[in-house]
Amino acid sequence: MHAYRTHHCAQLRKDSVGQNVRLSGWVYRKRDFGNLLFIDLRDHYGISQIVVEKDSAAFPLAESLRSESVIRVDGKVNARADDAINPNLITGEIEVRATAIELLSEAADLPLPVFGNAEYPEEIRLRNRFLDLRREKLHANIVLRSNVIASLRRRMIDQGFTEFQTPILTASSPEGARDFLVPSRIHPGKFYALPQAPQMFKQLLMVAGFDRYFQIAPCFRDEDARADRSPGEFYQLDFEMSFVTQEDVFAAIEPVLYGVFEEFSGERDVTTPPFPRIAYKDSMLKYGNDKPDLRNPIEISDVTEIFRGGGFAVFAKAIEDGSVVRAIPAPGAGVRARSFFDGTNQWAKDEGFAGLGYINFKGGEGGGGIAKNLGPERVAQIVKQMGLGPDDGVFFSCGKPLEAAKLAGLARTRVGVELDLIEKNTFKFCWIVDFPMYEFDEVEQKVIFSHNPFSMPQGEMEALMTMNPLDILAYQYDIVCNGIELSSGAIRNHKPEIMYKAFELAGYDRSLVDEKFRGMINAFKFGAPPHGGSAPGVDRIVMLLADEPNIREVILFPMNQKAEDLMMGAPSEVSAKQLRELGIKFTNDGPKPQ
RNA sequence: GGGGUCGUAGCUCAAUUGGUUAGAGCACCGGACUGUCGAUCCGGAGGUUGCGGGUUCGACCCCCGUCGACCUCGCCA
Repeated sequence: MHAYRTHHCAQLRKDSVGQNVRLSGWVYRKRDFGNLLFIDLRDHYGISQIVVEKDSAAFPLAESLRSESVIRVDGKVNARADDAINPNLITGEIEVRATAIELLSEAADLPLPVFGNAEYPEEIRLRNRFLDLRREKLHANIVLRSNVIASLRRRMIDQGFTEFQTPILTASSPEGARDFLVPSRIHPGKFYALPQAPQMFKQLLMVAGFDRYFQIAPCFRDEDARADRSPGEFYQLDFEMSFVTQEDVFAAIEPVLYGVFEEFSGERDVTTPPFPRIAYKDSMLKYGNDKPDLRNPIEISDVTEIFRGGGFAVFAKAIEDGSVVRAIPAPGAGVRARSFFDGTNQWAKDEGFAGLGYINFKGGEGGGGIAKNLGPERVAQIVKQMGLGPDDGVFFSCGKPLEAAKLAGLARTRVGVELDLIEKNTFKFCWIVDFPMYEFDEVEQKVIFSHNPFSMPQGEMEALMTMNPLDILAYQYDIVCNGIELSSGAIRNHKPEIMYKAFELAGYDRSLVDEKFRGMINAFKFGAPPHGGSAPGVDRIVMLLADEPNIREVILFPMNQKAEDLMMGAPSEVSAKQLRELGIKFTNDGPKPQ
């Protein structure tokens, strides 16, 4: 007989009755009747019930067992009596009558119970992650993650992509997020950087003629955490393709994403390809951001012209100063109590905005200060333009275009949630396309890249030469699912001359581009194919599929919000010897080892 | 760095809003029990109410400071 097991804990069925078997696992739950006791024995695969009777040699040990100890059980498979069958257990028709039990590893008092699905403080969970990972939900999430990654890989390979590994120790990049730096021992004073993304490498792979590359790529960025953004590191399904247009990229990845979501979504619906394409400009107007949650049916309207020169002086005056008015419909909310509207206004103020005006319609009659001051004619125009019903409400966000859009977007989400309008059990995908190539930085008072400097501007060189930079669009796109940005991608700029010109418009001269992007720009001088790609975030895909609002629920060993690994004790101090080898010395101004 | 929420037993939460010995469930220890699957029943142990100061006859509760966790803004080409 095998040293530890003949079967795993989800394997035995009625047809095994009578067999002598050996199982190993953790004591999940024990029910002790004095002269008879039950143990739910758990392993990765499932649970089997062990019965130990008074006359069994294993009884004294079984009585003393504590939860989460690891044991090996020898016994005989028994059919359960009809009234003792547990339909919630795969193995519920049988049980194993123990003849011998060996304690393989004893568990101390648990800081965190494995049984049950109560919630526990993040800190305790992270400190005892190995216990937390035994728990049903987290264990299942991690298995889901593995299955999703396996499926992504299989689907990419089926689409003709080839997986390559790109370097982890690489060069710091001048733009983008903060780098994680690794000091060089051989070159004191110099540093490697961990890749924020394998961006340049994947483009070089295209130049090298590999045509279709992908990688489940670890990416490192030294930025602060959020619920959907773990600090430090994350994984992307990074891919790149040669000789493609934007539509070719969409056509290649849509079936992969659709396939994976369809495979793991259970009862939930998934947008069928082709996913809707929404221009950045339209998304900002209709949804108030560039990552719309299309489960929310509310669409924002621009009603600036209706308020221009109207009787509601606050807005009319703001419009003269360059503000716009965006209207957010609240279907059926007109008959709600005044507190609904005032509460929403207060919420907007708490968020740091000037406020959120409203009209509440009751039987077609508009109520509130704005309706009164604006007059029935203009109110009727709003109703007509927005197609409002007789008992709808409508909120108004007034401000400079970006500010107004932002508040309108937040209000759209809030109203959608408050009125319970968000469609459930569905994954709604869309592409956001036609991002602007540049934007104006109010603080620095200069033109900057709004997204990715390596994107090809629409209209290429001619656009760069002739257009106002702020009007130039890029072949730059995001894929969004349920309001979560899964990835951004682009058709890349593969022509050195256009690259120099694009950087010039953002204030970088030729020598700086040569210096910072030497590897890539040099390669483009020796025959580069037109190419493009994207990089959907793996962690976020799993979050969506696992229906988890927090990214730590789908990561094996996540760090806390302060970027610490409480279990391993990272980051940690290093020895004086290590520092000496690296030529690193702390000064009084800098951080000191404590 | 700013804002918000929170911090009471190993864990999840109470404590009639400033009142006398800070309670309950889970976990732990002991006892009873032969069909449970959140077993049940009886008993026990377990607390500097995050920490420091203040107000008060009296503070888990109010005030000030501080530490920590999470959420969020900044940041994330």
